[in-house]
Amino acid sequence: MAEPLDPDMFHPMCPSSALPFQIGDKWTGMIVLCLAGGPRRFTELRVPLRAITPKVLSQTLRTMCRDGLVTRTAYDENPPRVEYELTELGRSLLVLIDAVREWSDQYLPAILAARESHQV
Amino acid sequence: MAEPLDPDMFHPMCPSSALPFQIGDKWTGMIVLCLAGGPRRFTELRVPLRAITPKVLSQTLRTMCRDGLVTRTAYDENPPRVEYELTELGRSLLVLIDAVREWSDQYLPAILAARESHQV
DNA sequence: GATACTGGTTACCTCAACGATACCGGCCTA
DNA sequence: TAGGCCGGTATCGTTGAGGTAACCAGTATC
Repeated sequence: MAEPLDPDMFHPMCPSSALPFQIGDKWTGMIVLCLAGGPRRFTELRVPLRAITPKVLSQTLRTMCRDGLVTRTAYDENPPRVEYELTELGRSLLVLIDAVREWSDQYLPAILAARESHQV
Repeated sequence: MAEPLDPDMFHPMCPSSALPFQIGDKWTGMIVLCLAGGPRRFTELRVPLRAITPKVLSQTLRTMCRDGLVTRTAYDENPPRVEYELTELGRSLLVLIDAVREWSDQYLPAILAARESHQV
């Protein structure tokens, strides 16, 4: 259904951490992006989000479920299979994320430059 | 130059706290909005942001200065006068804030409804 | 019997953001 | 000389998001 996720899709040194912008909790935005291409399993999500611990991932997914951003579907198989999928509501965040991305392309360098030249 | 700010412009019970979105630190987005209408003095900013303490306000403004979002101009008068003003970079955030607002009008009710119906 | 896989949970800890409160220096006015 | 205005600082305490490490149940496979 969906191609495997790029293990490097979220690079730890990515300057986007300087963005004055956050989608939900720390990992919410990245999870939305991971799910953009179709439903994913718990363990699949851990691959691109290398730094996330299972506790925080399940915590974040639970919050996103509660807010109606994702659905959780458990299949009665062995080994167990659970799939998370964006709802229409969750998918609507992609538009915002794209707006942030465009802003970032245009203005993030200016923020980094301002920090650079701001001697304390 | 600019009309006085509405002391009630940020209501403590505003459901926007449920938005899966944040501009910078806790107060950054609101400060940008306060400065949208023109330069403001330190004390002027404290009016609409009733709950902010001077420490946090000056801290946040310093960060925004560092990132090139606002400028700080101190006039040599008595009593002292210091004005904060959005830079072009800071002003560019207004576009994003507006996008968030539109998203909010359309989808925030769905989030609140999802929380409502999500019995734990 | 041991080990592995999946999808988690539990208990504990850390740290930075945020808040409360008090205070400061320079000038002006009463 | 006492107080107020302005633009902050200094000190301390709290809180909660997030991280660490270990563990668990159920099944299958070696």
